[in-house]
Amino acid sequence: MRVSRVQAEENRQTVINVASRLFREHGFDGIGLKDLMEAAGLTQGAFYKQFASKEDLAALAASRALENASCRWTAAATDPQDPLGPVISFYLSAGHREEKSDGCPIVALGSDAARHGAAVKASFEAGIRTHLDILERLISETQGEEFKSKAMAILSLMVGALTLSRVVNDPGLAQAFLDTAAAQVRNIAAA
Amino acid sequence: MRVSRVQAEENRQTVINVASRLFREHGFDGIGLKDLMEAAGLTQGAFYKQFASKEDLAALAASRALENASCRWTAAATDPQDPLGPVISFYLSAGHREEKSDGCPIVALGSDAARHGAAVKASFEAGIRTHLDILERLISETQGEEFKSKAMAILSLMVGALTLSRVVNDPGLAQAFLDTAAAQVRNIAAA
DNA sequence: ATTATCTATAGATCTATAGATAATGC
DNA sequence: ATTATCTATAGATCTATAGATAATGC
Repeated sequence: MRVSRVQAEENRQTVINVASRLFREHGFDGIGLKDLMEAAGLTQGAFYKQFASKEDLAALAASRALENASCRWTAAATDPQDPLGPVISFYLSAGHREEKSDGCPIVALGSDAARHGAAVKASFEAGIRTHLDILERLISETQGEEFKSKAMAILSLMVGALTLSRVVNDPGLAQAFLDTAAAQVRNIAAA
Repeated sequence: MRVSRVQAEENRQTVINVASRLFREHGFDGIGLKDLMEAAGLTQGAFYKQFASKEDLAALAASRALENASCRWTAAATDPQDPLGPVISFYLSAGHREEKSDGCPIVALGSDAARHGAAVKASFEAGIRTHLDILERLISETQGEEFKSKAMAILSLMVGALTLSRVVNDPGLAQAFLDTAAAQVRNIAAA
């Protein structure tokens, strides 16, 4: 039954990756360790050799989710003429609204994370700072307080709009939140 | 053990009120019916005479929370010179950031609500439409598509900023999200 | 007679731990 | 010899239901 150290580390990473998706889909409290471990191809008993507690995994999975999200932002910004455009297009899209388990973890788990401990919040804080750094570079070539503030406002607007678009039934209203946010993000960036 | 119809209705309302606070504090999945009913001064067994299921109560409690939130917005806007000012001051404040069980339910339960059924989302949608109507009146005396869009962008910005301020450990960063959002809300309203 | 609430419980699930097993790594 | 994973289980908790109780409402 024992596997090699390399395999064990691979299993650990699989559990974190699976958890980063399943937590976003069901919430930290909405999925148990049994289902989590089974989705990773292991049994529940193997959990505690790898992680101290469910809270420990929550912090690790949050870090992983936010790292993936940051990568997506960087990967989207390919057009040097309009670097912000593709980020707006994917983040404020109907596709992203439906795509909870691979989408923005701040929106998928924000309310949950606010109730959790310092470790989970530290994961979010680090990821959010990375998001802000990326945004700042997308809206300006130079650095400065003004652009830091703009990046924070743009991230807030995007997070809020996606959240609101996900908690209403009317698809028209949901889309309107995304569309008005997209227009305002451009306004803030251009101001 | 039986109580009068009037008392039973009062008990029902107490459960909904208690749930609207405890759900915001712990999440829909973070508190059980036993604790919920005990906080309302009843036992768990009394629950199912009043409510069809926990999901049923979730929808009712969400409505109640959003109604209270709308009332707070209306009550805050007392200054005819600057009606938006007091709303910004209370919503984007450190106090509101700490005050989860009485604070904005969109921020406290948004991630959770996105995972729930049409009944919970209908509660949110109705409350959000009320919030938008209030905001629209605060930023303009006349009506029009332009102000509807502004109201949606302002609500998104405020919800996102409060969410972000609650999921980081650094109080300075948390405050910066609130402060930059306040400035940008004024920009959008004045544009 | 009806019924709001109570106590008690079914049956499922949750996190976490204990001990067995079998393969790795020295 | 060590250890990653397994099976099994403890002990707590969850939602929901059943039947008893005692007060209301006709």
